[in-house]
Amino acid sequence: MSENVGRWLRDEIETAILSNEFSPGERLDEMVLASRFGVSRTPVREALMQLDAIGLIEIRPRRGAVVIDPGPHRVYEMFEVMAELEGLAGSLAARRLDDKTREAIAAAHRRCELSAEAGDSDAYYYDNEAFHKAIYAASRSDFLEEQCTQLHRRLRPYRRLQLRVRNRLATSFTEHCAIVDVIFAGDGEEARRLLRAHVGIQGERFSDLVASMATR
Amino acid sequence: MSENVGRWLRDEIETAILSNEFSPGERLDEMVLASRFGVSRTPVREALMQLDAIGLIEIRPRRGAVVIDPGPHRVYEMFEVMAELEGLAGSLAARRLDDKTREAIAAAHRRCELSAEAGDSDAYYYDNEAFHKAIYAASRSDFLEEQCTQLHRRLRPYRRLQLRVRNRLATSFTEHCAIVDVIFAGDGEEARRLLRAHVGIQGERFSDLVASMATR
DNA sequence: GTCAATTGTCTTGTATACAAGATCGATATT
DNA sequence: AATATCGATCTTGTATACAAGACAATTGAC
Repeated sequence: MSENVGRWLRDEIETAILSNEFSPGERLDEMVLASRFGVSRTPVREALMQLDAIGLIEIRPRRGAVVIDPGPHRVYEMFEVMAELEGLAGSLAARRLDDKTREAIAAAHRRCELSAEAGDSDAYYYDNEAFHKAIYAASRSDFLEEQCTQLHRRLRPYRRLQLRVRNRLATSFTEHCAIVDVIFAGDGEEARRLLRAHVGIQGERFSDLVASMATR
Repeated sequence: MSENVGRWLRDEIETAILSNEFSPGERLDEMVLASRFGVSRTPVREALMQLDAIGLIEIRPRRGAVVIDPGPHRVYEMFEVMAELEGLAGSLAARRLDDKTREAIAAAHRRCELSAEAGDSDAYYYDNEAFHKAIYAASRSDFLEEQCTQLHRRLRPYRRLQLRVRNRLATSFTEHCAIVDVIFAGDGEEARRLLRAHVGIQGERFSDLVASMATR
């Protein structure tokens, strides 16, 4: 629990939104939230203002806050940008790799291998996240790492859905192997290309996404 | 003036920060801001929470808000990400161009030409911004356009400084010409490459940036 | 004379009170 | 019966009050 209630509430509500406890389009009543968390309206409002600034909710004047519904097309656009940023992170990582970041990537990759072999979709979900974060960190660009982490958080629910589709888990791990190889080989441009392809949504994977979004 | 005071204040304070009226590291006193804008502390706090969420200021618990000082290295990282996003915008624009967006880019480009020929650095600054925004819009990706616009805003003061360095104005316009050509030719990959080079800071331009930041 | 501790003031964090606008329902009129 | 208008209630927006922590200054001791 963070030091001030406002920030704690922000994280709490953000998590609730990203875990789909508050559905897109749902209205967020300040009083309800306040009594639910046992605080007054003031810190709730501060948390909501922050979420509005981040773009997770929309506060329409005098009409309250609603959870933003990105919609399939916008989610696609977000993946498109994510792919680009991850590509940059990968290319920088390949060029700036050192012993520590190399070992961090290798360790996360090994954990992914275990989860993938076990066919444990939930475990792979977490290990996959750690793998990508290791690459962000290896880029040695604090700003890029922050941007990637933030966007990754917002896309978290959809990434999770994607892992459920047929064979995605094995495919994903195979792609990871190639990515690790080229990063360790120091080939920045190839790392960029592979990560862009790995993260991006192309072809029939878009309809998979739409389908899984409809049924969640 | 926006509908609610909080949002209005956010824009007001954000502008003040980005125009360097509030310097990096400066402490922002809630009461001072409240009386300056003739409101109570509540909307001021809400504005500050939003700016904290965006990353423009930092609110340390019980110790108040200070304007974040990115520092040369972080500004460089921001330009690096900006270059990547603009590259994506350019490549999408090249592929998705239609009559309306094509004309918008052409018009902005013509205004840049006039300012460049006149040697009017201030006018070129504005026209250049419009030119880049026309490309964001032509990408037809709302999310990407928002991300680009937001980052562009934060880098605004530094871009302005960059235009002051020797010959940058003429060089910039020359690069614009090439960019327009490849976008209009529909060459997405070349547009990406040229825009990345145009926006990114490489080699001696980094020391130019550091130098201009020190003397502002 | 210098360093540390304590007190006082200032600022932030949270709660509550009050005002203004929006939504929803009821009633009246066509 | 349907629609429009008026009003009541509920929610948000802003202000103010109060509490608690941080910083600074002054005083005392070594």
